[in-house]
Amino acid sequence: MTTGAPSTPPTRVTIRDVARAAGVSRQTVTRAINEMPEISEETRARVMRTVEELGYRPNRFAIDLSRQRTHAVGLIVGTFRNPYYAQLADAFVAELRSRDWQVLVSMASQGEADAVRSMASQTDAIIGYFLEPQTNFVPAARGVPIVLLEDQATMPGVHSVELDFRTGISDMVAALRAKGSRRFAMIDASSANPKGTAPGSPRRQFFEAAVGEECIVVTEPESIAGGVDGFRRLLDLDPEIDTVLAFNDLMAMGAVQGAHTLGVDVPGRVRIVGIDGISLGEAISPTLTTLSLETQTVAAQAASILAELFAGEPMPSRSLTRTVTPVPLWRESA
Amino acid sequence: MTTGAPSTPPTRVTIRDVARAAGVSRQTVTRAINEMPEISEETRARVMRTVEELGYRPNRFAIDLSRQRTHAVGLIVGTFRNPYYAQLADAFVAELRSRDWQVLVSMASQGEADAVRSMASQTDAIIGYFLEPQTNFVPAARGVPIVLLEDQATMPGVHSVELDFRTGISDMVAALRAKGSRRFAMIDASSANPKGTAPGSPRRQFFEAAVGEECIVVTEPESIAGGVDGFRRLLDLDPEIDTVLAFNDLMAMGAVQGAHTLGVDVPGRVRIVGIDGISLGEAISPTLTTLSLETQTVAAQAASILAELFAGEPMPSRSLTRTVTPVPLWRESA
DNA sequence: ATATGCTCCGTGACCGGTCACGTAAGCCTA
DNA sequence: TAGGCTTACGTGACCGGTCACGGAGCATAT
Repeated sequence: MTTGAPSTPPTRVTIRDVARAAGVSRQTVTRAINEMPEISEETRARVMRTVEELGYRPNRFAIDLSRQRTHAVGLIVGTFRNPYYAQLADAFVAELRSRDWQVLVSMASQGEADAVRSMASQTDAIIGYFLEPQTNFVPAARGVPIVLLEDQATMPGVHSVELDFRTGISDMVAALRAKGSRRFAMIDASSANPKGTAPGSPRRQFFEAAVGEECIVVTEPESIAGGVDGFRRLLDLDPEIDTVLAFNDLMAMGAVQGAHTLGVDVPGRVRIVGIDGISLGEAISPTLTTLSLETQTVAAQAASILAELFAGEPMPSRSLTRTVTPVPLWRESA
Repeated sequence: MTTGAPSTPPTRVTIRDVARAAGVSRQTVTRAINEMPEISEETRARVMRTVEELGYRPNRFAIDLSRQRTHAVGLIVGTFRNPYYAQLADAFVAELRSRDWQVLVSMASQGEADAVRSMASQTDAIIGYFLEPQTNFVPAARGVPIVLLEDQATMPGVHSVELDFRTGISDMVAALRAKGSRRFAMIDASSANPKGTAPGSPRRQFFEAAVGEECIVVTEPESIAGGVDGFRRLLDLDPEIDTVLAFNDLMAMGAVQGAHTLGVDVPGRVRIVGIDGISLGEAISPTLTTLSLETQTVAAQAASILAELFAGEPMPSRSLTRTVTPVPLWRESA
């Protein structure tokens, strides 16, 4: 005998069980639970008591199936090991939860198209920070709207919250100039531009445009170690540099550490600036000056796009766009 | 007229549409899609082609509803702003996604019971790191199993992945002694023990037990600033201390920063050790020595509990427990 | 007395899949 | 050529909710 005696089948408590126990119909139970009208207070109380006694809890799948709505959005980022993404996720969860949406998270480690595909089958929308070209992963969504972070939407059904790096970086550079910066340099991220052979990341391009003159740039892996190495290389290439912008805070923190081990004073001898605005930037000495990407605002804007998307019945065919301008966050390193 | 002309209703492509278009029955479509037997290769190909043409994608909710299983677990943490939680989430998403489970995340900012309640209605299980006493939030789960992180399960239906701080901390202290540490001190977290008036966090208790003799402890808020202040206070209280353990890496990084601004050499004059093992510990100078909480292992163990929970039909009534032993991660600060 | 209105509650169909069956066609054997 | 077996496919019920109805019961108006 392979299977033992029929042990208690773990049958779920359904709305019918509650209805039977309370001596009412299913619909009445629904009315009680969902606080709908057309039910007497007395009956509602009795039903709710039964619900409590039986430990009934509604099945989300049945609800979504019959209501034809999911109220879940998927968030896809590269990794939470970069605190910026984590902070972004934090802001999203807070923002969306306050609007009574659920957030499913996934990481694109095994390919962005895969992540999108698996999200698309269970969410109403996908928010994400992607590296691959849009044509790679957008079709995988099969019609589920996508909100791109920090990138520009170029396909139908794709929306975006863009970052105005042009303004942000140029403001930052101007302020640095006012503080005395003359020779600028940058540590760019090699992973930031897998899309083609363009001259570096957009951040780099806007930086070069803002600086106006020649400025040296090195490219390193997007990590703390990359920042350490990048700073060293930069100083080798030109010992006269007095200001270094890093692709992100992680790399900037590496740069600060590199400066420390080289005995280079920050910000006395060299100013170091990051991009992101992670709170961890306060954990180092000197604390990190950075171009804050305003995760709260980005999250709120993305949420407002979602709200607009699902408000009108006829799904807007036009791409919805919001723009957030990064703001310098002055701490000690610059 | 309030509603305009009936625009194209966004009707979803269902399995019936595919069946009709391919000239077969629903069941045959199912067979084709799910790679079931009892279907000819020819028919399967034709159906799949139709699926492609119509852009059909199966509805996860209908599937889960009829198959009677969910595939979703909820993860609840305090905030992703603490990189440790973010790293934990990262490990979980990776681990659970590889097992084809979906991860819903939520934060307990608006009360742990609330977070649990909203999770419970849509997941098969809840994994979380909680601060309140279990009696506060466990009932809100309404029978959905909970896996506690770092805490001991004391209620039925609650399971746990515990951390053997006794061993981990005592190993760490022993190793520090071998390196010459004599006067130990600790910066505890005030938020870590809201449950009662016990003498500090478990980490502190095991630390005091391991040190064996009197050692001074200050309590600070769980933040970078708390670490800075804590270090300062500690040095005020006893200038002779040579080793400081912080409640977590965030506070330890603050302590390192505090030492830096006070001109105290780390680790030459004072060794500083954190608890968590976040990768950001590498971003500071000196890099942070810490007791690693092994997020990967914790995630894997929690997943194995879930697997066990849902493998056997009769849900085990006993609490399932795994234990992970933290391991010292030697970097530069100690 | 019937008509009208309101409150409260129940019934059947449906959401989009899956499962347990049933059945027709083709092949082989006796 | 009847019987049995296999293969390929279709049908009705069901998962657990929701929605659009319909109807009973009672009070008030006519």
